[in-house]
Amino acid sequence: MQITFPDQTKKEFDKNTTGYDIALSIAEGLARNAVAVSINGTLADISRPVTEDAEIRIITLKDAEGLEIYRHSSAHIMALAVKRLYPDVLLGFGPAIEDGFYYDFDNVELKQADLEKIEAEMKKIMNEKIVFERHVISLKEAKKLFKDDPYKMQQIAKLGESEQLSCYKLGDLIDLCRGPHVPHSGFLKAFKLLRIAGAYWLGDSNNKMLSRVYATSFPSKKELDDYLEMRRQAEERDHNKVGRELDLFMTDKNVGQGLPLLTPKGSTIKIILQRFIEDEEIRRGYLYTITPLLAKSDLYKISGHWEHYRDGMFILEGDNAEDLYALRPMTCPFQYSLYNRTKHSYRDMPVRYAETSTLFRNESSGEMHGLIRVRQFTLADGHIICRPDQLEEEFNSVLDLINYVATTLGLKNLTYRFSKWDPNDKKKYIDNPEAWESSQKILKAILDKSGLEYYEADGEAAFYGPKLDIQFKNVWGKEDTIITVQIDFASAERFKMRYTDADGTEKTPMIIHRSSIGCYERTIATLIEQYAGKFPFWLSPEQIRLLTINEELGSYAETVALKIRNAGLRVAVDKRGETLGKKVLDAQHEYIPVIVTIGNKEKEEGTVSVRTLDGKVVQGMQLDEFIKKCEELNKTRNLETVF
RNA sequence: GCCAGAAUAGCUCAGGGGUAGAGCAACGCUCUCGUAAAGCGUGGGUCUCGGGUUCAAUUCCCGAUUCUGGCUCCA
Repeated sequence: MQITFPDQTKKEFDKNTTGYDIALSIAEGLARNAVAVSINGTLADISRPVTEDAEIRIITLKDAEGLEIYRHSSAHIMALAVKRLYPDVLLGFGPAIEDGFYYDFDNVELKQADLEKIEAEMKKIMNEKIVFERHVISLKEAKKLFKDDPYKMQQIAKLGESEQLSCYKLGDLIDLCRGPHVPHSGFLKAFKLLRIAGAYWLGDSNNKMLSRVYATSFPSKKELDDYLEMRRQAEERDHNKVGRELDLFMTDKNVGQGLPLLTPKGSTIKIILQRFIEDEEIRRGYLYTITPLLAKSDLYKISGHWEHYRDGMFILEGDNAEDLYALRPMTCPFQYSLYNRTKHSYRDMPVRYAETSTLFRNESSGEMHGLIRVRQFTLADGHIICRPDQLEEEFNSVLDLINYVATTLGLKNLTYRFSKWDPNDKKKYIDNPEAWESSQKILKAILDKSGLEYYEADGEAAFYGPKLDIQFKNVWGKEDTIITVQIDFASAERFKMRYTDADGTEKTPMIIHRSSIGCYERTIATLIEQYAGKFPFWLSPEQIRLLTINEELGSYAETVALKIRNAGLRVAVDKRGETLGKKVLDAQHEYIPVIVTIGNKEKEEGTVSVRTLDGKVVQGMQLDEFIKKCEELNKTRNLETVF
């Protein structure tokens, strides 16, 4: 038979030569490092005989697929270790994931302390060099083999149509698995079990919760150590740690879960961001509103929140038990009510409402996370009510605003998600399949035309329409939505919103729900991680710190500070009787972007000595010139502080 | 809500059945200093809260609360 290699060279082999022997014919080292073989684009074990002419690629750990196979095999090795230690264990799924792998176990109670035991057993298994044996079995045989395993039986039932199944035997562990796998357990070189978490079977909260062990493995100890060090450094940027250390926010158990308090410093950042957005939106034709933070249930019944979002709302009793109110989880129905206060001409469309809107959502107790998932937050919210023919242009104008905001903030690594509905989830979504299909088609067309790179996700839409979500990955590798733009096909009709068209008839407008900077809490969390706590000059709560050389210069420093403060800059004076080095150290630890030193020389000359966070010092700068430069940094919102 | 961890001084953490300790911070005194930590001293704790076991609990057990990672949900 003829084998074609990736470089298009061809070579003759006997029929049924294994991938391993083909690799061996190229180089001994290649055969030794081969974890699998790609036969006409399909991955198979390296020991698999090749039966006919084929294009062959030998997969090693240097290939992305190779690493994935390696980690999947690592998961099996972990499962074998667990099986040896806990013979009654039942196995769920055990896939390779982005940075490692996991396995879901049932019928066993795993604690953090058990991970060490499992790791030790895995090391034993590594040394035993147990071969991964692949067996192809019929559906009937599979049902017999796994009759005592409810999870495997469910999988088998799902795979029902395919006549042949493969399973892998690793020592005493037989697992239903498509493979491929590395040849034997001795291939595993470096691994670490990371943590235990609960995970619902098939991701459904109605199902039983299994014990999931997260772990990772690498081809070498060095790569594993590098990865763990990289994780450690990423976690050093954790907004929840840095934000508290820098005194930007705190929580208090008497206030409650998911209710962070912004300190004066954190509040300053929020206020600066808010001014930036409000000014920018007003410039772009938004009309600002201020609407109530709570309303009668009547309003939410019209909007659909009562039906689709009630679990997420804080509900309050009014004058009597039947008279229910709710804190608002969204701003939309309030702005729709405002829209309806007058008649609207087609000439006056679109109407763009914006509001700095405090919202309340009754998240489940386990969901809260620093400033990222909270029960009360402030959204830079807005609704564009427009004619259908204006939808695309308005959507694009929102994208332009978001892009401007992201660029100004220096937000990197954003991804775009086109979030669609799940037609099978009748409870979560407004039941109007045609409207869903058509609005999703419209949104997709807009996105395609805009040239934005996006991916699609089912079941992520809002209850009233599809959306574009702008996603950010936090230091834990978890994605969160920071900004969202949504098309709403339902609300205008529900609220009987109208405009008078050119022909005198009453038409129903389209609505775009949008944010510009997202909600302040989450965005600040994102920024803390993006900047690793080092906020740019224009956003820093304390922009300038004046340090005095000795205590006698205190009152002069105060007059300098006053002059700087009068220019609209945020400044503090460190008059402590500490050494200059100590004061510099403290200011650097607090990430104050500009440190100004004042000594007798500066006092006589009317100058300042300016130090930036990078350690650079500019001496003898005239005070007026310094203030001018700072004002410039504020105005341009420069991400770099250079003098 | 569920699974796994954690909670000791303002902060970071040590300790351990016989009512607590360090460093930093705070405060006081000395020093008056030129760009990443001057010296000495002082005060500061219901060991998260509520039960239980015990002669004795901060320590062991149970429950609650909050914080952390994950699942489900979500901006």
